[in-house]
Amino acid sequence: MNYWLMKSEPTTYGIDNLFKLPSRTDHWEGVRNYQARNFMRDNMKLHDQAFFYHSNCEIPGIVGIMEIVRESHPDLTALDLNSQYYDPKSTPENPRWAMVSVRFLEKFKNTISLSLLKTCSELQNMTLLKPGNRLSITPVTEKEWAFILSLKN
DNA sequence: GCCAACGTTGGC
DNA sequence: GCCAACGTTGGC
Repeated sequence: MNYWLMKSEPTTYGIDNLFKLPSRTDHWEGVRNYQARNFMRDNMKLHDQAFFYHSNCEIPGIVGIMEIVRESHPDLTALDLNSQYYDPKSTPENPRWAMVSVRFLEKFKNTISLSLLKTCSELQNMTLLKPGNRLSITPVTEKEWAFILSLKN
């Protein structure tokens, strides 16, 4: 099983949006970065788990856990003229953008903040913390995953 | 709101 | 294929 970290801006789509759905399941739509797409398309497998990360907000950090419940399939918002994620270069024959489906597993009582993560020597090689990293989807090692879970309270 | 870092676009 | 211009991300 692989582990991941997936960013979203809570003003656009936060963990509560996912939690409130009856199925607690949704598509991770709108990724428009090739490296992030490739992680979803090529490496994310059924039952992988992912941290839900809130970015560009008051306390950036990890707020909970999701499970991958459907592997890569075309992101049709790229074909939707009315979508903010519309991409004229995507076509039904060649959809270009992909997404996975995720299911809510857990919301942490407290956000595990980016500023806390940065202080942990155990995480000094974590992709999220690499200088200049802006990728919205990054891999998490099993050790990093377990360590971060130990920070929960 | 600022701005550094990075990605993408498109002329040449 | 180079690279300048531009757009986006996201912490602060």
